[in-house]
Amino acid sequence: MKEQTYRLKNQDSFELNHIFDCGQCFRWNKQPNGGYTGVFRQNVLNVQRQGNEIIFQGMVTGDIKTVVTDYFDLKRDYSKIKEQLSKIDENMNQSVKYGEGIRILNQDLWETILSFIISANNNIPRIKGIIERLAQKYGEEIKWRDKTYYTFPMPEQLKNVTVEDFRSLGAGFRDIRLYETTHMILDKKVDLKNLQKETDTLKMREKLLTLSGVGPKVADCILLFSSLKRLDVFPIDVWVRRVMNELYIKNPDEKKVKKKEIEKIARKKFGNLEGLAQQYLFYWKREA
DNA sequence: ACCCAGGGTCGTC
DNA sequence: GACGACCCTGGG
Repeated sequence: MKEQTYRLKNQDSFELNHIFDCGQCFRWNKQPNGGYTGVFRQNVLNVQRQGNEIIFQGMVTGDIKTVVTDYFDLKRDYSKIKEQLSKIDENMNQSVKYGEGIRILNQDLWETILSFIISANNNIPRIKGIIERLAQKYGEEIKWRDKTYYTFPMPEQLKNVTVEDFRSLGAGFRDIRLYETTHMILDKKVDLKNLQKETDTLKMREKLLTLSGVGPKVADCILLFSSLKRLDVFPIDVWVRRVMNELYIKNPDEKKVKKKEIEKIARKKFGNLEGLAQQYLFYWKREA
């Protein structure tokens, strides 16, 4: 691990606010100069824009260009995806325009699983706090520019953490779920390496659903936001339910809208790009 | 002071 | 399948 810099010129579909505030990640924090600093895997990275250049700088393990290309999903052609989505209808056209710089990060599978278990019936500031305290207590230190950062702890590092320990981080009733899932993964009841090799989205999903604290919504978030990277899932939370009802269903009692109905419409309208569609709609609705 | 909601899941009926 | 409970924090 050493300090490295990487400059990326004229990259399309890349807006810091869109990427880091669209709800997919919890460890990136905005800096006074408009850039963001975050920890992922064994890296601390700062990202900022200068004109038509994106500058990545930080303590990085391995070659920074390779790391950035993978994490920021730079090989995917988002222009093409946006073009396809825009053609679907005027709603999509607008939401894609609004979040034109969104990219779906390739986040560590294990970290994504735990983070989204924590996210259940929770709000973003609190989720971020719990994850930060977890990292501080059980992760590894990385020092950079007079500050200390902490990596997200690996399963082995949580081996001896008790339910009470999770509770004392402020995790609330999710404590037992974090504990159980950690041990299911340590005991290879769910083997993350095998899961990563699986090609069938539904099989992956079924496996994830066996984990404690992982229901349909959390499973879909893991599939979409982790290195599993399935774009053909549609996580339905309160915001997506709201926007889908407003745009396509128009039921006066939003809570009465069936999940199945939303799923059906999403699949029909957005096809195998429904995950991306969800993300543009989510960002659009939450910010606007 | 009190109520409500927040990227839901789980057990119970 | 529907319903309530669940920890905790911030905002009205």
